Amino acid sequence: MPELPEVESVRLGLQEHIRGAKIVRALQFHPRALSPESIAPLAAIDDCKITSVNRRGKFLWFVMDKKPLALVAHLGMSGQFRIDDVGQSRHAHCRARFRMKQGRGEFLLSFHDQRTFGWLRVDELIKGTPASISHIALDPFDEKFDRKAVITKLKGKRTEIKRALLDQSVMSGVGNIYADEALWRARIHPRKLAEKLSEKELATILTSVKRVMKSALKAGGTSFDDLYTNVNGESGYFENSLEVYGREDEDCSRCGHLIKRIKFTNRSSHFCPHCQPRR
DNA sequence: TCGAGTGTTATCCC
DNA sequence: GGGGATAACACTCG
Repeated sequence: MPELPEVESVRLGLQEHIRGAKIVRALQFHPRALSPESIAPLAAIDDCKITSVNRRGKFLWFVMDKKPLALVAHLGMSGQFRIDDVGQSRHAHCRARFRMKQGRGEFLLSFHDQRTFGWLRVDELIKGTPASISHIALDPFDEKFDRKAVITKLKGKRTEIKRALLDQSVMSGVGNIYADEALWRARIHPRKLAEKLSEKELATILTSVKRVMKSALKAGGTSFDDLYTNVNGESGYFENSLEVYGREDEDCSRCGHLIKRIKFTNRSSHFCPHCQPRR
């Protein structure tokens, strides 16, 4: 479920709650919680202090004071972090847990994941980025994001624009929901070929991507609970502000025509056939 | 009982 | 070999 805005909400929550805290003890409860690419077991970060929580696209990483090590996290479709009191019983979906120390107090940082597509991994930091995510492109909120370069890259894609938007090596952070939302805003049919779009159209799409994710992020920031950071539908997505995703057969808010759902690339795409003509 | 729905990646194919 | 397409991964809900 989580796309960039949800992951950023989680990052902000984590940053607030755990920056400066020390990991007393890391425990793994589920075999899939640790990515096979991890260079060490979770216990390798025992006694490390978390100096910051960073993000690129949908990937999060905790920077440790013990130099080049980082704990990388991907929420997959159902991952979430929670802050619990010491002694709190373990939730059925808790896949890993960190006993944390902040000043004189202690608390638990739990990683929950119902569907276990999310993972944690200990990784090496190279120039500030975990080695294993070097293939992930910058996201539109990165200060080094190069709009022009991304437009050029999209222009060179011999595939449908929606596929290209989901390609995390072109630009990261966009998932199925916000791809549909951005294309609706830009009035572009999801199956149009990227290489056939004009630079202006591609620029409009990029602007729409950023705007739609920005407003989702803004909404996400307001529904935060003090004690935990939730990325589930109930607090992560703002269904009221979604214009096309999950709104098959409802009226397009712009023109009143019915929103259509089509399947390609093994998932659903939602669009307005009137506002977003195929040609 | 079974399909839908989420993101990433291994692996196939051209 | 590069890039695009597809299926697999696990689980819950309707």
